[in-house]
Amino acid sequence: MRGIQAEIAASVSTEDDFGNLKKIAGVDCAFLGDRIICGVVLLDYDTMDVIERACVVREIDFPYIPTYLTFREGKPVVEALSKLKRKPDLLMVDGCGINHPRKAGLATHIGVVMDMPTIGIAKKILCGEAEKPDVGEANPLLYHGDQIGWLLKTNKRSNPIVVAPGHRISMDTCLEVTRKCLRGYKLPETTRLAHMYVNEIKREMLENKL
DNA sequence: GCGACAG
DNA sequence: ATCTTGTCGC
Repeated sequence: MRGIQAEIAASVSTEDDFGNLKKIAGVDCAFLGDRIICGVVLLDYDTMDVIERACVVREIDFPYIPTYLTFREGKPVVEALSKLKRKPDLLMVDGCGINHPRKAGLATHIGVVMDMPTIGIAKKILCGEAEKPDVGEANPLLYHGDQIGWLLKTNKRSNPIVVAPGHRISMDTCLEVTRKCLRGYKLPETTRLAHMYVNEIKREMLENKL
């Protein structure tokens, strides 16, 4: 698995490589027993209105091991993505991007494999350090002396979130795009709506006792 | 050897 | 991530 991550890291690009952002998507996963529910929400980049949603339910086939999240959620994410009729110009993933010990977080892995621009949005730091940002501000997340992402304080009441390039996007642009997706909550709409979506599906599954 | 550790 | 009620603060 480390060999695979080394290949991913060798293919990552942190250069902006995409045209005008019209459609942006967010993905997230929920768990129920031995199954994983993965959902994608496609949004209009300017209005943050929902355009389309898609999801898949799979059997969990890998445990949660820090730095190896890709091997647990990667396939379901790709499958949910492929179910979308319209494809996003950029994807925001719940997890790390290049802010990973081996520069191969879930967002980066998905970006390289699907060859699409991605941004990683995490609620906790996996590696690196950063000063606590003031409301609305972002401080660089440093690792071994290099910047690998940002610690962004999106509002007064919430703990800061971690923003980092996944693939085909720069350090500055990933922060700019993330900020444009904020609507007063801790998380950008992409990630927030994807999270609500998978929990909505999970709730329905429980009600139907499936 | 000990502690940290995305979801 | 998940379990799980009330409760403190803006």
